[in-house]
Amino acid sequence: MKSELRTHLPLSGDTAFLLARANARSLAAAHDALGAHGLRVRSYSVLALAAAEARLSQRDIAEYLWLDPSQVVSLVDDLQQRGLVTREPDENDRRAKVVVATDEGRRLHRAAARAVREREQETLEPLDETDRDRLRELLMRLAFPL
Amino acid sequence: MKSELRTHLPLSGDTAFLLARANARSLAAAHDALGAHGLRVRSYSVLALAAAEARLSQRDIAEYLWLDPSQVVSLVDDLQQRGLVTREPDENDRRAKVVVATDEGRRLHRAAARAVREREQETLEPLDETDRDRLRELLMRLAFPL
DNA sequence: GCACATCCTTGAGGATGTCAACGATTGATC
DNA sequence: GATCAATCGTTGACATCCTCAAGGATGTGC
Repeated sequence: MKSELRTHLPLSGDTAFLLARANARSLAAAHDALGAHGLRVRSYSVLALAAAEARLSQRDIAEYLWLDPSQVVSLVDDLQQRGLVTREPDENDRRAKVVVATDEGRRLHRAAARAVREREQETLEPLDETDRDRLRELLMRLAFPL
Repeated sequence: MKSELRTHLPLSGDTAFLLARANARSLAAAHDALGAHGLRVRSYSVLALAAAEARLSQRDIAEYLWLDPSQVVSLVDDLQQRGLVTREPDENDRRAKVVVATDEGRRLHRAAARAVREREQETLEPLDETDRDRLRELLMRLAFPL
């Protein structure tokens, strides 16, 4: 990068811009780590939610991952065809379908999560442990306000 | 959001996920604020860099915004057709083209930047001024490591 | 001069985002 | 308990965006 840029970074006052750029770096690292496991960031995220305890519906997943419900359909379609998740009927609402990871899905998720976390260390390398905790806490309040 | 989710958020240990979700909220707000000015987040970012002092080439812009150079081509094409930026030859490198905002481009940028910042306040509402500074500082180190 | 890298550009193909509809089901209101 | 609006999953259409590979023009190292 040009040296005069280093001393006077345009847009660096915009939290939105810094967020976007930090996210881009993080995304690239995750994408890289997931390739070997046959997952993309999106499908990994859905798989992770399916492997969670919460028994989320597709609608829940869409809201949680900030996606359109129709995108979740094709993501779950793909994971289901690969035997990684199943659609189970919601006992309380027969319109909804709960997405649950299969045993194989859980295994893949564990392996992929390990790879993502290892790679994440590189992205977070500029921050020490205290700063990382602080960042997580601040981002949590932004990501889940109220 | 389901109450049991609030108490045990999946993926909330992943800084990458929190970053992505916070960024999604921020992007949505910016997109919303920019619509009235006929800009998208991407074109606004390019315009902002063109309005900066640094006289960046398209390659610089691509790197700075984490975009493929070919995306910058069409973004600049669009802004140029609308009379907001011009492509000037780089005196030191005749391959490169410096993207510079026109007077009209600068005016639009100022108005759009104001709208973005106002809207950003809503996104940042969960954080007080000290936290915002702290967040910006942490993100800066992630976004521009070294 | 020659080989190789870099910058902009074009184009193609796939992924993603957005939106409007639809059947099935639910919840609220009368 | 009948009706009407809202919600959930799904499909399809369309625009945007990402990624990659090529090519002409220019720069850099030898």
